[in-house]
Amino acid sequence: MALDRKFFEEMEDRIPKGKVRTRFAPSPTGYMHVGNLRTALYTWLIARHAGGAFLLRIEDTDQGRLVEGATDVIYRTMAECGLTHDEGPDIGGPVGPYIQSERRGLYGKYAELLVEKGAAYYCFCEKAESEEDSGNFVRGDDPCRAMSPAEVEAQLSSGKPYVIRQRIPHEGTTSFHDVSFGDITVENKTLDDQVLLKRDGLPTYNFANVVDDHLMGITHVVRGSEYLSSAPKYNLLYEAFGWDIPTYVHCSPVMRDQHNKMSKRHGDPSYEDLIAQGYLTAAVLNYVALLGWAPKGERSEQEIFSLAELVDAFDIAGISKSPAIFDMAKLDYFNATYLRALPAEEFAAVAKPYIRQSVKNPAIDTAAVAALLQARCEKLTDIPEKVDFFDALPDYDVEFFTNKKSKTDSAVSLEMLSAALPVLEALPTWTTEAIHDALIDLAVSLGVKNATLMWPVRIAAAGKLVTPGGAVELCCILGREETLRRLRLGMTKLRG
RNA sequence: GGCCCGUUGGUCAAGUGGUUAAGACACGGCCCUUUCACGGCUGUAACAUGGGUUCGAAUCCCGUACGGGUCACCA
Repeated sequence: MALDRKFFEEMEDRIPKGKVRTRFAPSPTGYMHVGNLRTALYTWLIARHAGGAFLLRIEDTDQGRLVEGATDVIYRTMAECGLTHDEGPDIGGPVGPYIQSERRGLYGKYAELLVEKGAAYYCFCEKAESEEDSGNFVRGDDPCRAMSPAEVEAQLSSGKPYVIRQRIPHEGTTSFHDVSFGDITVENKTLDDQVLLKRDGLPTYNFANVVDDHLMGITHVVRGSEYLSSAPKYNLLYEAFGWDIPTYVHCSPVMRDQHNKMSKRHGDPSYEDLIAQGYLTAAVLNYVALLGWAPKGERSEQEIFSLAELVDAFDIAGISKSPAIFDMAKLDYFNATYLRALPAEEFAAVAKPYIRQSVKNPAIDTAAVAALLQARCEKLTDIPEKVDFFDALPDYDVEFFTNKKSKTDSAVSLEMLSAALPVLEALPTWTTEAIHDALIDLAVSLGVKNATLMWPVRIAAAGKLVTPGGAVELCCILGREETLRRLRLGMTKLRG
């Protein structure tokens, strides 16, 4: 089993050097959950901040867990979020292929190289012998570990199925450094001879990662903190190969509560779910960025960041070690802030479909409605319920006309409506200014406070206690005819 | 259970031996006001715990508690 030196040399020659290179390496097993998105974001930010390259790699070595369409979700999400990649399955690059199943031929060669170096060995043991007593299985007892080369050769040529395991030293300790967790040292005897190459010839995640990260020239390995405990094994692998060890950046999980990570099982929203719930991509990204990372120095009080600002401000040192709980209420705040910051026309454009969900009347100006809504909704899905009265006046309670602060009751309201009706009927133009001035003037001449007049008008116009906008705005949008009709209806109701 | 990691208000968090322990969300109050919001002002609220080290500890060390991760031919 002579190894092809030239092959390894050529692979080395392909590796780009001298630039920061990071990768997002999801396995296509489902949807993009929030923790994934955050990891992708941080990974992308590290590359962009350093002017380096960001690549996408699909880790599909577990043939049994692949989910149809999962890669599409990944591409779509990355694109929507603006997390552009420089190399990847769809656009190629110098160190492809970028899908692990298409690299399957590689891993066996590298596993054999490791065997040759003495850092790995063939194991012919039956599968799953120790699932129940895995805790009792004493590492190092694996009989194959000490098998003679001749015996290995014999087994191999007899066609016996095998895996290749990493040979971990029994003695000593292994240390590694993580950017946020610092130096961590473990005793080698606590590490197990993990499988590198599976029976089906495909690599395990742990092995494929090391090989691919090296061959793709990855300088910063960003991943979840669940991989922290396997990091020593990675280092042993890198050392056995004689490869440079990348900078590790382990990120703590995004939690749904004190005890559980965000998960589909618990009904926690994925990125796509959040968008469907009326959240803006920019708001989600901004919020997620701050879950587990905070800017340093003068910027430590800034919370609103565009993607470009994040690129500028992002610093690995600001990544937190402890898990963060995802707080919907705060996401709402970010979303509301982003909605309000949108130019009016843009808000009107994104709000229109939501307004039209409950307002079918074509005479209603959605842009005008949107203008009222912009400061009054936290997410777009709040909209339909807020504006339903434009289409159909609700069958409201006459008690709505009574409001202490506005000094109104049924009698006062009837009086106000009676006074307002002819004024509005006679208005030469139907604009907010005209309606506003006329009603204010009327209040003055009646000797009542503005609210005493406005309250009944608004209630009669909308039939709701809480409305987006005041009497003037609502009347204007409703139009003269509809307004007058509703005011008369209110008066009828008040007369009992 | 072994090993590893973590712990600042309800939540996100700043803070790297000397601070009145920031800021944001949420919550309460006040102002603004044509309802509700927006906006402005303001209030309640925190260094898990016990020992050290030190003139001095949220910051350093040790223990304890609690929480998380890992111990797959899954990633």
